[in-house]
Order: sequence, then C-alpha cells, then structure tokens
Amino acid sequence: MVTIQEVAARAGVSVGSVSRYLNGHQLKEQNMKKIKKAIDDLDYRENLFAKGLKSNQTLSIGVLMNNMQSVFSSTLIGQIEEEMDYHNYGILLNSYRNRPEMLEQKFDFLVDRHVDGLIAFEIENDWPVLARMENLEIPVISINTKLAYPNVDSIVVNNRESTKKIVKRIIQAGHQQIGIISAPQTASVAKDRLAGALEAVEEEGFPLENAEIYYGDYSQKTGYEGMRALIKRGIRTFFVTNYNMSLGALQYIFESGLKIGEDISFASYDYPGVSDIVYPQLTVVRQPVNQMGIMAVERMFERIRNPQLTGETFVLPNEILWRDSIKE
Amino acid sequence: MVTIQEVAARAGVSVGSVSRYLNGHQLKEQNMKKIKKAIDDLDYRENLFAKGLKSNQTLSIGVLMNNMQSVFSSTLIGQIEEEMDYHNYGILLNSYRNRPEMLEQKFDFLVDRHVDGLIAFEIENDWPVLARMENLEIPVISINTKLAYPNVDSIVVNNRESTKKIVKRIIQAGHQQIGIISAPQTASVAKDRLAGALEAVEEEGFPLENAEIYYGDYSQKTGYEGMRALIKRGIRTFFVTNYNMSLGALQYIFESGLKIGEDISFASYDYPGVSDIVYPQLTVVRQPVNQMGIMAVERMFERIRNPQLTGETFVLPNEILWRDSIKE
DNA sequence: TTGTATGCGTTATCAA
DNA sequence: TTGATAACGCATACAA
Repeated sequence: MVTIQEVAARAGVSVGSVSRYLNGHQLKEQNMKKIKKAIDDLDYRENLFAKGLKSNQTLSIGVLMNNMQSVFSSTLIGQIEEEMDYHNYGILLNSYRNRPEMLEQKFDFLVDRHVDGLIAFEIENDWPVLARMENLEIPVISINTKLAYPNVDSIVVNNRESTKKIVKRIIQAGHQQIGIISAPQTASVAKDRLAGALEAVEEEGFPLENAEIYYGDYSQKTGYEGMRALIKRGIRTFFVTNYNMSLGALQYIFESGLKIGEDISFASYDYPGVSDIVYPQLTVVRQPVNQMGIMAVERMFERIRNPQLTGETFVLPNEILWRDSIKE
Repeated sequence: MVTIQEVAARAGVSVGSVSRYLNGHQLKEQNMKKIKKAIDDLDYRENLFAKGLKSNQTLSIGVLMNNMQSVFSSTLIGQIEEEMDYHNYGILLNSYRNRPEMLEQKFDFLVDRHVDGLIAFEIENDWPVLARMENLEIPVISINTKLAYPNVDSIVVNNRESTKKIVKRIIQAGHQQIGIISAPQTASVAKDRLAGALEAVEEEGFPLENAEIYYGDYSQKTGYEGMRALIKRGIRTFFVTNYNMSLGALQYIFESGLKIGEDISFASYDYPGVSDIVYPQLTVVRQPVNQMGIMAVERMFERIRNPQLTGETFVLPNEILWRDSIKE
C-alpha cells in the first residue's frame, strides 16, 4: 500500500504538501506537478480508514430498509443508489426485514460505521429505535412515515387522498357494494389507505355496511383468500390497498373466470408490471417511487452541506391511472 | 466519542487490557468485570476507522450489481443481505447499470473502501475491469458468468440445459413453428439460452427455418413488439428467454384476445409473479435465485476464513415448472 | 496476565 | 507556500 509518505519522498516534498494537494489546496505549480507525477507513478490511492479517523466521515450513507422483496423497496433502493453515485457516495445497505426488534442492532451497525447520513424506510413512531434517532448528529430521512424529530426529514405520499379519490369515483359510478382488501392497521401507511377509503364512504353517504373490509397480511396468499371470501359473499367491486395482495386477488379472479371490467370492477395500489400487461389494463394508484428516491438523496446532501437545517416533511402526490377495470 | 483510553481509566487498567478484552483474549476475571462495567457505564463503542487502520478489515463486502431494476437482481441482493446479517457483515452496494465502462470506477470505489470480499453480477470475460480483479487479494464471487481467475468463484445456472429441455418438449408436442424472443448475443447468459434452444432444434431434427428468432433488448417494449411481429407471421408457439420481455410479450397476447394454452403456446424464463397469477399458469424456467444468494455468501466466508482456497465454479440447476401454457 | 510505547496513514497546527 | 510534528483510536511487540 502506497502512502503519502512515499509520494512525498518521490516528489521531494513533505507529507503536508501532498495532503494539501490531495485536498485541493493551492501550492506552487512546480510542486503540484511533481506530486501529481509521483501519485501517478506509484499508483497511489488514499486510505479511507486514516482519513476517516481524522475526519469522521465515510462518504457513505446507510440505508435501513423494511425489506428487499417488495417492488417498492427495490425500486427505491435502485434509484437511491443511482443518485448517490453522482455524489460519489456509497450506500451501506441493511434490512430489518419488517421486524422492529431488529432495528436497534441494525441502527448501531450503521452508526458504528460512521455513515454520514441515514435513510430509513417505514419506521413507525412508536418503535424503540426512535429514541436513538433523536440525538443522532447525522441527517436522517424517513421514507413513507412521518417522524417528529428535529433531525429527521420525512418523505411521504398522499395515500389517504388517493384512496379517497378512487373509492369516491367507484361509489359515484353507482356500485352498491364494495369489498376492500386492506392490511393490518398497525402500519401508518396501511392506516392512511384504509382511512381514505372510509372517508370516501362517509362523505358520499354510502351505507357503511355495504363496504366490506377484509384484512390480509400483505401476502399474495391472503389477497387470494380475501378475494375468494368477498366474491363468495356476492361482492363484485373491489379496492385492494396493497400491490402484493392485489396479485393474489387477481389470481383468484382469473381462475374464477370472471371478467374484469365486465363482471368485476377492480382497482388497487400498484407498481409498473401486472396492471399494465393484463387486458383490460387496471385502474391503479401508482406511487412516485423514483421521485421519492431522488428527493431523499437531494435532501440528504442539502443537509450534509448545511448542518443547521432541520427536519421537514415533504408530501409527494401519487399518480392515479384511470383505466378500464372499473365498470362505469 | 468514548475511547478505550477512557474505558481503561475508569476500569483502572491499561489500554492494552481493554483492547485485549475487546478482542476476546483471556484476562483476570476481576479485570474483565471491571472493564465490562466501564464499557457499559460509558456506553463505549469501538471505532472502526482506527480498527481498520490497523487490521485493514472492514467487516463488509462489496456488491457490484448490473442493475437494480430486475427481479433477479433485487431478489438476489435481498437474500445476500439476509445472509450477511448472520455474519454481522455489512454490504456496500454498487450498480454499474449494465454499463461496463462504469465498472472500473465502481470497482475502485469498493477497493478503496477495503471491502473484505466482492460479489459481482454478470461480469463478462472480455471487460476491461477483469485485469484488476486478477490480482485482487480478496475473494471475488461472480454471479451468472464464469470468470477464469484463480481468486474468483463463479456461481452459475444451467441455462443452456433448461432451455434445451423446454424447447425439446415443445417440439415433441408436435408444434410446427416456433418463435423465440431472445436477447442480444453479447451477454453470455443470453448466448447460453439461445444456444440451448438451437441445440434442441438440431437434436430433434426440427427444420431450422421454422424456428424464427426475434432479438429484443431486454425491455418490455421489445417483448411486445417481438410478439406482435411473430404473431403477424402466423407463429403461435413461443419461447421467451427473458422475464422482462416475456411481460411485454404477454401484454400483446392478452390484448390480441388470443388464448394461451388454446390458440397460443407459451413458455419463458421467469420469476415468481405474473406466471403464477394468470390463468392458465405458465410453463416457465425459474432460476434458483435465493439459493444462489445463500451459496454466494457461504462461499465468501469459507474463503475469508481460509484464504488459500482458490476459485471454483458452481452450477446450480434451474427449476422448470411444467404447467398449462403449452398446448400438447 | 498486564502495562508501555510505537505505528497504522492522514490531517492540521505551528513555525519557518 | 512549505516542513515538521502532534494528534486521531486502536492493536501489538516488548518488557515487566
């Protein structure tokens, strides 16, 4: 391993000069040339351990994910990686696999590695790890949940409004019964989505007993079962609040032989993929995943550059693709 | 930041003792207790910069991905992350976004960060970065391509055999024409898959001119266009060598109103998802993605523990799900 | 078994 | 503008 000592020796200058050169200081033209040549000759590369030991910077940020299986998460991480690259920052990836009790350990792991910032996915306000975040001196960006700490930015989408809008439209189209496949009401995202649906029901004066809610667990399997249960009760109009469950729900529909847009009205949350390729294309709520990633990174560097900035909340709008899966 | 100096002072021992304690050495029971207490009291955490400066270890491995958008890649990275967690290792994530010319920079990035190992996805043998890998002193695991360097393990799947098997079956079922949607013959994975198909054609004595090949570019769009073109030429039996293109192909089929399993025979490479939920379920080749991730990590730690091991090639079998999309 | 002192590669302070 | 040198926090060789 080549050190700046060796570079200095070869260039005939002191280590101080080499260090300064490397950090963009101005020195005598002559010396800069010599140092550059020595660096090239020796193929010198800086030692980030030594650098970090002094500066406490790693030029990397930690990403704390809920899971890696979902399309949402993997798309987002892809976008984040791409943005980080422009800044020449690395990302240290961690997943707590939807298990809050793993979070503290993961959190420590990243803090021990002195990441310069932290992006965390779907951390709920009542989880124990939050206490740690509070007095963390690096910027934290929370994705998909709003966390009320001064050093935390929150980037969320308007799930409640989107769900409300789509359910209202369903009601206005004259459907008499509606089946909603929802997720456990522990996560705030799930709560928001269901709340939006119920607000629509209320505001439209739709009979509450005609809105049947089935609670799945995010799995494709429970989406399938939920759809079967609801169809057996004679319901033909559906809103599914999560992508993965919508896959299971669709599977049951396809197997049943019922036709979407004719026998069945269907809408759901979604990502690019199935909803586009089936015919008719599905009416869906689509989250601005890429935009969230871009925003998270931009904001991260704003805060790294300007440490006295404090946390804010940014709400991005979902897109609703009105297509042909709801019978009008 | 609490240092071992402070821990030593509080415990009334020397820094050496604290350091040894932290690294699992045996010392007087009494002292170990005192040190443990001091560490707890002060909430000491080790400084990985300082540690790395001495040991040149980071307790993290680098992952060099081709892209983050594909299901293959994101599933794999999820599995790798999970396995790494058991070893308390972090992963430094990087993507070269299918652009070989980005690779060298990404590679340097990881090497500069002193990752203890490297897992790389779909690196081709003729790419410039290979020269660097050759004299890298850390273990390298290549996923999906076989690289011939002594310090590189290769984990690949038997794409050629799987494709051959499935195309043979199609031919044996009596189909007179077959349309193949394939990818550019630059990547070795793509070459293997097409080669397998052509081997089947040859071995079965199927007329070569009745096997029509359409070259897409992995995009859903070209899958769609490919399917349209082939259907217009009257072909009704298809094999699509890549998941993403199969989505586009399916989209065209669904729009056309033709029925899979009746008017159309269809098989493709795939991941859990669409092929399961549509009806009839599709006959597909499914790669052992999770197993590949597990194997990559296991092998990585074998080699970290035992540095004199040299690279080997591991071939994992694809699974073929024989279902109802090919008319018999 | 323990303490002391040196060095890992870099940055930054102080003099020159 | 430059050089010499003292940190940064830890591991370890050597001495005790």
